Amino acid sequence: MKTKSYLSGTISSIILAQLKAKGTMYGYEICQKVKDLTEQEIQLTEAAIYPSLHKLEKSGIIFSFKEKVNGRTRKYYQLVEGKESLVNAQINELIRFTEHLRTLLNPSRV
Amino acid sequence: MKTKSYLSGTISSIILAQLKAKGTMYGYEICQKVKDLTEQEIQLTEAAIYPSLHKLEKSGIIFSFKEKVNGRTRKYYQLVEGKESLVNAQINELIRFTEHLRTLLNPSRV
DNA sequence: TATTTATGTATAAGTAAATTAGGTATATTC
DNA sequence: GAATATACCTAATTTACTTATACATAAATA
Repeated sequence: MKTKSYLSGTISSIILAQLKAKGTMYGYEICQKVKDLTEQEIQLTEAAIYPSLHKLEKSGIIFSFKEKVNGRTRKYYQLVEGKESLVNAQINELIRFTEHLRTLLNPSRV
Repeated sequence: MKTKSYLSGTISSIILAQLKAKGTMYGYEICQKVKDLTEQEIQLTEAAIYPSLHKLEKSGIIFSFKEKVNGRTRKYYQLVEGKESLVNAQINELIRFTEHLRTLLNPSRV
């Protein structure tokens, strides 16, 4: 799952879903969470997630604040209030896509 | 589903799954089939599918032969015999990915 | 009869988005 | 003292999809 990339276009939705579930998270934490939830198979690299986080923040759907924890600075992210429907729309669109994909790949279909 | 592209990396697996299910198909037919199976929501454009078919053929996992039908030339594709396990592996890998994706997007998870 | 739509294959140029590769820095463990 | 884990970030490259275009025949419509 490392070599071949199906991730294209899905990263921002994955991030939004994590933030929606947990409330507040920082980049590194999201990477770890995704790895944990997928048995190490989906590895969101930092080079993939940070630009995506910055883009989402710039678009106004999430915001950030910094905090010092154990001598290291963390940058926490949260969904912007009032953007829930936008977030849900994006997540649902991807869920819908995966369902279509499942149909297309299912050998037992008509 | 037209504007945002989740398709990246999935096209070849979608093609292989169609060929596996039907046996013999031509490019245009695959595009139509995918459209039909997904309520017009996933539109494999021809500019996306032809290069992908050529690449699969070059890699030796499918082969083609031409036939004239109703005055027009069709180029049929078929899976190469003995490549079944390779085909299945590729399809299963994507199925596996969609399952991971479902987990990541599911708001009701732990 | 002329135009549009459907069928059918194909490529070039542009673009988006990830990957590869690199950089900085602190804390902890061996 | 070195390696690993934590934590952030970006530039350059590459991949591969999209947009746009081209060619060609058949059928439907105006």
